[in-house]
Amino acid sequence: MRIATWNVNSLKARLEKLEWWIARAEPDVVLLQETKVSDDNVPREALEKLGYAVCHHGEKSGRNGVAIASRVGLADVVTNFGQPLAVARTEAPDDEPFAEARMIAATCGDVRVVSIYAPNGRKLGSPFYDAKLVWFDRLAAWLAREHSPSDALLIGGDYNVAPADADVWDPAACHGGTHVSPKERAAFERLIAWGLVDAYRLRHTEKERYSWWDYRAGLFHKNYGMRIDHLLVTARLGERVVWSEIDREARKGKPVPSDHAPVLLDLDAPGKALDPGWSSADQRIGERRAKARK
DNA sequence: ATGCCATACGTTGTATGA
Repeated sequence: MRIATWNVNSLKARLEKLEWWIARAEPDVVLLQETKVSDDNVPREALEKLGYAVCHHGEKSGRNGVAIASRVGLADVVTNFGQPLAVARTEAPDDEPFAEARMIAATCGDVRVVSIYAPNGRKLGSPFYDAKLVWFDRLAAWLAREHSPSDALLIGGDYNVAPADADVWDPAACHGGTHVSPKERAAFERLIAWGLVDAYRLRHTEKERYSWWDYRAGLFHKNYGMRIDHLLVTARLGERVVWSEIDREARKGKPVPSDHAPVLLDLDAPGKALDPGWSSADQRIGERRAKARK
């Protein structure tokens, strides 16, 4: 079974690219983030036509939004940690600072999957940064309450955290910012300590393998990015992971790509062969930069 | 070479992203 996660940066704007990518990668389950549509405006028919059932958790505002598309079953959907989404910030409980659609879970085949979109944090010490940490607290509490490390559980999505210095293009430049701060990394490590493992790192040890690159300043072409999209799995699933990749090809070309690339894994047996585009040319970019630093 | 910011909302700009 192939499971993928992709922050598509608008499901509407990315629909054609998503259809192309589904044909390319043939995933059984796709976790989506930043759909930026309300529940009423999800392009369900297009995905159903490809054989996928869809569940979605969005906002009327057209911000955030998470979804799961599956061609191996879709059952027992839970949104927003099992609580109703507060309709306005003023109505949000203390543990839900901004009432945003950032979590949806479902059972697909024999795996419980969770699609998450962690808050950005904006700036260290800002209310948005504090809210990001509170959101990770909620995730950890929900996990402890509803699940056991012995479950066949996968939590995938845009964590907005680069777990290690090897996951950012320049640690010196990145330190002092969000995504790499000790508190954010501790929030990520807390999930690991509970009983999850980074599926990409089960199969890859390379540095400079990113899942997000800013649209601006040609940063993608210089491979200045961060690895912030992750598939975390329990040990029970980890031992079934036979392949994992970040599909850098999906960040290229026309129509306009998302600023994130999909992250994939195969359970039990390899899926469709896929060259993820970490070409020798990209290797040379890394080597040139390493030289320039010396 | 893969190519130099994009999305929604709404109106000719503003908020947001990471």
